[in-house]
Amino acid sequence: MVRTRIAPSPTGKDVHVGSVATALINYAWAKKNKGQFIVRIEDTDRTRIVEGGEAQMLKTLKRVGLVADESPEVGGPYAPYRQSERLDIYKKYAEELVTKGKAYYCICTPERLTKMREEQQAKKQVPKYDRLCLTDQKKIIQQIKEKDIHRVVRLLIPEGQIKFNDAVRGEIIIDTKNIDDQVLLKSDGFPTYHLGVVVDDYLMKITHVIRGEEWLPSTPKHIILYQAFGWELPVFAHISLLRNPDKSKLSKRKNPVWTSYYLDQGIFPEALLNYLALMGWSHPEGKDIFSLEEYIKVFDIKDIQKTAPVFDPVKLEWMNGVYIREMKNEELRIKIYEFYQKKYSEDLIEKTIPLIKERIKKLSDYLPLCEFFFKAPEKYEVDLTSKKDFFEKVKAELEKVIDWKSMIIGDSLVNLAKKFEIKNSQFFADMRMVITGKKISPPLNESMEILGKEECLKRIYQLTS
RNA sequence: GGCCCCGUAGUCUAGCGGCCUAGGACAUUAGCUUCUCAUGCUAAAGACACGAGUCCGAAUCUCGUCGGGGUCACCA
Repeated sequence: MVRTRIAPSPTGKDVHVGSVATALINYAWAKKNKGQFIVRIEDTDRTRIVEGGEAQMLKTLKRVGLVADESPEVGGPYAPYRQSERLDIYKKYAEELVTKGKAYYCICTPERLTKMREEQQAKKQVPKYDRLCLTDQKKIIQQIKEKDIHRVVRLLIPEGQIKFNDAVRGEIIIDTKNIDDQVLLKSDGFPTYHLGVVVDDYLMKITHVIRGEEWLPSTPKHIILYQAFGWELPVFAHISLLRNPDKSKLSKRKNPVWTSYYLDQGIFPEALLNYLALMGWSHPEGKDIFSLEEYIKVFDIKDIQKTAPVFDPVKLEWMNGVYIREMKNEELRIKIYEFYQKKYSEDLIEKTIPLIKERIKKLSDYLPLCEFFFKAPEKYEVDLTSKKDFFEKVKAELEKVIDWKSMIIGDSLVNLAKKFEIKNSQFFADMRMVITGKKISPPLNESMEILGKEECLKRIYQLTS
C-alpha cells in the first residue's frame, strides 16, 4: 500500500505554487498505486502562524483538485491530522528516546546558545551545540523534577556516516559530524518539525516521503530518529525547488507565489496542474497538454529530473489559452459567467464566445476585451471628434441596412468605404473605435451583429451628437 | 565559510556510449491567412559551462575547475 502526504505549515496566507507542485506528485503517486494521499497540518510554530492560513490552504488544495483521502477536515484512521492536537504523542516519543539514551534534556538558555554560536563562528567552526547539558543529565533530570524549569529535548547524534538512497537523487552520504544535536521538543511542549514529521509519518504509515529539496540536508537527522526508534524507513524523494527567473528559490518577494493569485485571474486548475507537472518531468511521448488522469497513468518517480526549474508564468498562460480553445463553448460560457459573479448576461456571453475563444488566455482577459458588449464606450482610445460629420453620413447609410447580419454588415461597410473613398483598413479602424472605443477588439462585423442595429446606430449617434 | 544537490538555447525539456547535422514546447523574429488583435500554418535564429581523461567513438562514463542553488534555529 502506498501512502503519501503533504505537510503544509500555516505560516503563509495560502498554498505556495511550489507546494502544489509537490502535492501533485504526492497525489499522483498515491493514486497511481491505488493508495492514499494525506494532508497533515504542521502547525507547531505558534509564533509564525498566519490567521486563516490553514483554512485557505485546505480550500485552495480542493479548488485545485487535489483532494485528500485523509485530512483535518475529512478525518481518517490516524486522526488528528493537525500536529497541534497531537502534543501528547510527541512528548511520549521524546521521552522514550531520552530513556533509551538516544536523546537528552537541555536547559541551556537561548542567550547562552547564541553566545556559543557567535564564538564558534568567530573561530570559523560549524555552529553546533556543545553538549554541555549532556555531561550531567542526572542532575538536570533531578532539577526538572524538582521544579518545572524550561527545557528542551535534543537528539543525540551518533558518530559515523548516514547513507541513504533518495528516489530521485540516488545515494546520499553525509558525515554526522556536520549535524547538530537537533532540538526535538521545544520548551513550549511543541515538537520541532523533525520530531513531528518522523513520528507522524511513522504513525500514519506514510510509505513515500516526497518533499522539497530543501529538506535533503536534514534527512539524515530524520533517519537517525527512525533508527533510534527502531522503525523502518520510508522511501525518500527530494524534488527540486521551483525557482525565480534569477534562479533563487521561488519567493513572494520576487514573484506571485500564492496559488489563488493564479486561480483568481482565471487560470484553470487543470492548466496549472498540467504546467506544474512539466516542472522537472516530461511526458514520455513528449506531450505538453494532458489531463491529470493521464498524468497519473504515465507518471513515475524515477523520471523526475534533478535540476531546479524556473517557474514561467508566460508558458502557464499559453497553456491556459490552449485549455480555453479546447473547451466546449457552453462550458466556457459558464466559466466566464461564474468568473464574473454572474454580473453579465449569460445569453450575451454565449454569443461572444466564438469571437473571443481564440483571443483570451485566461478568464480575466474577457472583460477588457468584451466590456463594450455590455455598455457603450465612455471614452475612445483615439479621438474622433474631427470625424463627426463623416459619421453622420455613415449612420444615414447604415440605417438602410435591413437584414442586420455580420455578412451583410461587412458588405455594407466595404461598400461605404468605397463610396467615401477611404481605405478599408482605416474605415474599419474608425468604425471599431466608434462601436468599441478601442483599437483592438473582436471581429467588428460579428460584434456589430451581436450588439444589434439599434445599439450600433445609437453609439454612432452618441459620437455625433 | 562547512556540508549537500545541480549544470543541454532566454525558459521548460528529450537524450542513458554510435540512430545527434543535438529533437520538441514557450518566448523571440519573419512570412502567409486577415477589418484590428488573436488563432492557425510555414520558416528562421538560438544550447551540450570549461578542461583533462577513458574509449575506435562522449551531451551521455571518470576526475578537476568554474558557475548556480539549497542548508546550517527552541522556523518549517
